[in-house]
Amino acid sequence: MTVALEEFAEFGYHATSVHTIAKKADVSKGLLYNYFESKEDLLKEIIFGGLKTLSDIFDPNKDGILTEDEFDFFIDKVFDVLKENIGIWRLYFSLLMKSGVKEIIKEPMYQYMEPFMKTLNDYYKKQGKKNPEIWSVFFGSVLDGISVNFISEPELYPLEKIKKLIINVLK
Amino acid sequence: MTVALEEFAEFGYHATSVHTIAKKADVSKGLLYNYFESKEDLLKEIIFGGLKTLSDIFDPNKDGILTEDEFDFFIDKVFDVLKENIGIWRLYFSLLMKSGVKEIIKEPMYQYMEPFMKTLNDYYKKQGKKNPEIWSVFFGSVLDGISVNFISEPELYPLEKIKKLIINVLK
Amino acid sequence: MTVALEEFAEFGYHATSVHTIAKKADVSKGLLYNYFESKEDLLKEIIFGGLKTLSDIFDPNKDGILTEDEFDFFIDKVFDVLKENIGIWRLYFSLLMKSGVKEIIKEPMYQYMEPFMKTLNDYYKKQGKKNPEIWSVFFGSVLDGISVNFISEPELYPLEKIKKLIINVLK
Amino acid sequence: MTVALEEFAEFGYHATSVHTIAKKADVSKGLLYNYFESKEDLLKEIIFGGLKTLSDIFDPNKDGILTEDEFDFFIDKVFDVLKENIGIWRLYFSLLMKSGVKEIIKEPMYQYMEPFMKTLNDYYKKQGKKNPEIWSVFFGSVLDGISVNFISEPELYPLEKIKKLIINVLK
DNA sequence: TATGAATGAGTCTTCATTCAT
DNA sequence: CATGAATGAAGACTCATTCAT
Repeated sequence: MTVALEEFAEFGYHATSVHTIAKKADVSKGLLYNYFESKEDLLKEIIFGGLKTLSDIFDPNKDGILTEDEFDFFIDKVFDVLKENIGIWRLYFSLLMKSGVKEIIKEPMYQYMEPFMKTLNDYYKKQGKKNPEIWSVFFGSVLDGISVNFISEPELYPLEKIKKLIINVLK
Repeated sequence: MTVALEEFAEFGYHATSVHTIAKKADVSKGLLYNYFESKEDLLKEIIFGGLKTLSDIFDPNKDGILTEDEFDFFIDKVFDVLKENIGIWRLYFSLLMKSGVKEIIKEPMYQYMEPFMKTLNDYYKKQGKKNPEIWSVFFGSVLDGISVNFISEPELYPLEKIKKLIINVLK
Repeated sequence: MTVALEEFAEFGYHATSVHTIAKKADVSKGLLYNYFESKEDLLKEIIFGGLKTLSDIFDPNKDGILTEDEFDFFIDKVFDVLKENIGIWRLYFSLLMKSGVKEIIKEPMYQYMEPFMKTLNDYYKKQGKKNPEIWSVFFGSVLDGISVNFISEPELYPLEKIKKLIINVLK
Repeated sequence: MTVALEEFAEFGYHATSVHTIAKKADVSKGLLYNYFESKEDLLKEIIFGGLKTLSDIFDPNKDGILTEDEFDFFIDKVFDVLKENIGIWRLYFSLLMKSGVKEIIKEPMYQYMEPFMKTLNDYYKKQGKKNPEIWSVFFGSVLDGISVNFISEPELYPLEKIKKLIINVLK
């Protein structure tokens, strides 16, 4: 799965052959098919597995309340997670556009994001914003945008300074 | 090329066959290969053609100066361009992650974006921001994020309200 | 299709590979798939094509009436058809038992056999048999039995003498 | 072997996988290969075992003489055996056409059939037929034909009425 | 006696590309 | 300028068979 993740993220789902994965993983194709029903199944397992890992790492405060102090910490945490799981995020974003695969991902992604968005909604409401939902959507889009750009070139992107800007502007 | 763009954007480069493109374009495969050296060549032509088209449509004020009044108009324009060329943008974003294609796109993409970024840089400098470049980068990321989300589900995304928020927050 | 028929008849549908067929037919696998959607489609085309050929050759008297004189001629004709199309009959009988393929064959086979059985029914009724349908079924079974045996070893089976016996016993 | 027989008879030799057989027999593939050298060996064991079983059940009167009274009983017995061992017969008939397997089956099949055919030969000689061997062959073919049809659709075939017809016509 | 993880050759099928016409 | 028949390499997947335990 690690190998497959790398290859999928690097070359895309279709451009990666099962043969390649098996070879790089030093495993026979047959064995691969003992554990995964199909190439698509392998993809699903990676995505769901990744999502699981992320949600384990990134379980929001059980209280579902976000204070201003936590907001800063939150921003930090989000991008730490991003940095540590750059492969899976690259895969995720590369799949996001493709119809067919998109459908597989979207639903669990939403489920994973939901508590986070709810917390955010409450936060912006508490901050006295008129349209907290729009602020949440905006916040999500901003995170996506930064992620896409950061993922594209992790070493060039001025992540730390951008973090400060986010806190400045979106808190 | 139009047909190919649609198919590539919808199903991805690999999942789209030359056969399909030729058929939908009501053209023989042979003829297609008279005009394009390969499937990859066709992709490149689309990308560069698309970039050309976009830069024709979306040429920023030649004076390179952005006033506060123009900022609003600017936001509108950006997303109008996005809406009108959703196919090309979807293609771009879907290719953005793939190594190999990424390299092809990135450079002209930057070139195309450059005057726009410069204008923005000047704008934020004029606004008295300490780190105008970071603001520009941030602005770019925000635009990317919104684009990715909007493109994914154009009819669900609250684009108009988000526009207002941008103007509110990033002007 | 001729090659495929031979191979299918000789080794069976599953034991024959598309590769083999293409090679023996001196044709690329790709071309084969230009004309037939799948291996199964190829099988169907052969069967239906064979059935068509047979029903062209063996169209019963349009009047649908069988006289005693015609009966003799009929027996001759039936086995002539069998001899001339031994390949397809061998294929047919080899497929008859397999569930899955059986279903594909059975219906068109019945359709093809129907006018023949009807004529036979009328014949036995005219001959004063109490259960003409049973006689027809019996006749059909006898023909199948002889066919199976004859097909198995065409050069050993005493077809001519058996013919006389049939006329003797079943007229 | 019972499971394998069922599967082979239902889906054919090639379409049945060792995996399926092992699973349905609630046995590991490894153990299966402790008892049978190969899938083909398993097939052979079934065939020979089946032949043995049949010849045990269906041993003709040791005296080798068939009276007219016994003929009726004989017909009954033949089809009883068929009914009770429908799986094996289906397998036999499905293999009968395949070269390679055919050769394996034919010889023991003949051996098994021989005393029966001899008895029949004597019977027809006693009945004053000019060509008793042809009558025997014919009888064999008729039995094959009825078997093939009956096996194909046991519940639809009018076996009892056909039996009476046989006795009527072939005694 | 029993398991099932592991293998890899082989299966059907697709598809970018060529080329005679 | 245009066709589409033809190719063959490559792809996903299956399955009989082996072997360490």
